[in-house]
Amino acid sequence: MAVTRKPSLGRQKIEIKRIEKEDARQVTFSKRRGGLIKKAHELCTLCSAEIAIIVFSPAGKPFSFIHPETVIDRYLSGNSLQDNMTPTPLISAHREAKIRELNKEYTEALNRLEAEKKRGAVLKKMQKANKKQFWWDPIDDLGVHELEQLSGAIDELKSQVAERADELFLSSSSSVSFLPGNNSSTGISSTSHSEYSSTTTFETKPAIPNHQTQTSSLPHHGYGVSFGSYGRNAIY
Amino acid sequence: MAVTRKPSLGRQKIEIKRIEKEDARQVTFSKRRGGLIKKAHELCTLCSAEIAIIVFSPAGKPFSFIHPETVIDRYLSGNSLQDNMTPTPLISAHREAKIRELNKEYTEALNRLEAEKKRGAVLKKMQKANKKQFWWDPIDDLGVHELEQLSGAIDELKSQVAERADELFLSSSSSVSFLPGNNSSTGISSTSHSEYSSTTTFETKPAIPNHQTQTSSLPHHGYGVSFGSYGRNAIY
DNA sequence: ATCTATTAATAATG
DNA sequence: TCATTATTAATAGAT
Repeated sequence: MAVTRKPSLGRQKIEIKRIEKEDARQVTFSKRRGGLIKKAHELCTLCSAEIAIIVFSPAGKPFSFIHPETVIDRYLSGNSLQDNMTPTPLISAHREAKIRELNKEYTEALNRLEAEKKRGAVLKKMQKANKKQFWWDPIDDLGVHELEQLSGAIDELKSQVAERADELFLSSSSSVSFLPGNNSSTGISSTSHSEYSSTTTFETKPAIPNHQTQTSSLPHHGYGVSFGSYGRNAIY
Repeated sequence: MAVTRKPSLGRQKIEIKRIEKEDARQVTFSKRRGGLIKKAHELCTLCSAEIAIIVFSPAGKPFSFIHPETVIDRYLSGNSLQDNMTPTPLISAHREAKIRELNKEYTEALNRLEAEKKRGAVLKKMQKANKKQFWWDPIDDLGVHELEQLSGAIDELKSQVAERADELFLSSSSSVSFLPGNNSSTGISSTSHSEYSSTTTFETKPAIPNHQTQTSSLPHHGYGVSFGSYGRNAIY
């Protein structure tokens, strides 16, 4: 009889070494990438820190979490603090503003999710308001080339949103739609790595000083962790 | 008498909001920074991902974890794949991709909201006294070229969402707080000494001439989370 | 994508 | 900052 089987073995300890199994690696990548971003977000919020995280999947897809867009610039230009005289001619302020907006929306959505989740739990006991919280969750992928269709997609999104927003609760036909993707070729290619030749007006600073400080045993490259040390316990 | 008291309360749940207490914030910053870096390292190792993390403490001190130092470079040049051949007019394109990605994420976030909602549907029904939620079907691909249109669509979306958000959150207060204002300057300065990893022989630069102090003055907001991808569910 | 069982991270303390 | 410990949070494995 035996029905006493564990539904799952639960989390098992794993060795920190490259996961060879393609699938497992993919899954782990997604999960952990999300976790990493979430942590970054929390750190930003809790400590008012500024963070930029750029992750490239082994397949070359970029993911990032950039708190102030300027973090990277500052880093490259060596301005750990301000000196925003060279804010970011890198891109049009206009676009930046839009990104900001989207970010905000995104955050709001997530706030709501969290709140809703919490509310559900609390409702069991009693109805109670909860506070805002931020959290992040993984998501991924998206096609990149069909810029043409994109506009249409946005329109559709818009319609759907309006529709749903209106209905609110009625039907729930979750139809997943697929687009015959043809992505691939991103055409992204580019520059030589040696220079941070920004195509922009931004003054390119050589940047990225290096010094090897291998801390561990990475098969391929080394990774470095740097700290700035000024004061002792003064400013952190 | 004998106090069979627990030596410690152990970890307690905390709200993810700025820690006002200077000390606590500092401690938390240190701990979490370490945790973040560790996670990054693991992700690099487990999945052969390339990661760059730059963190500025509120006081402006830089910390970083850069796996292949070329990560940032690639990021800036938009060269998520490899090689270098193109001049790099891609920065803006990259930026565009970001927007698209953000859109995608936003959608996903809301999808999750939906899922969560479903889960708690029973409770809600039972409760059903108040709020309604909105949600919509998963929309697959998003992207944009016409930022104008995107913006418009998002604006609308935003309105819908914001409306609900206000409804739901009006009861919660989220006061933004400032630093007590006395962190000032320390003038401590001194050099920075940072090490960056590099797999390549790069031109090193002194870098990060920071000095300074003053801290934050303003609470920043707006986070950016972006994803890029070339394939749909293809490569990750 | 979900669900658990476990491990890992960490808030509170000393 | 380092060490300890009770809890919470992240997540490996399986569905």
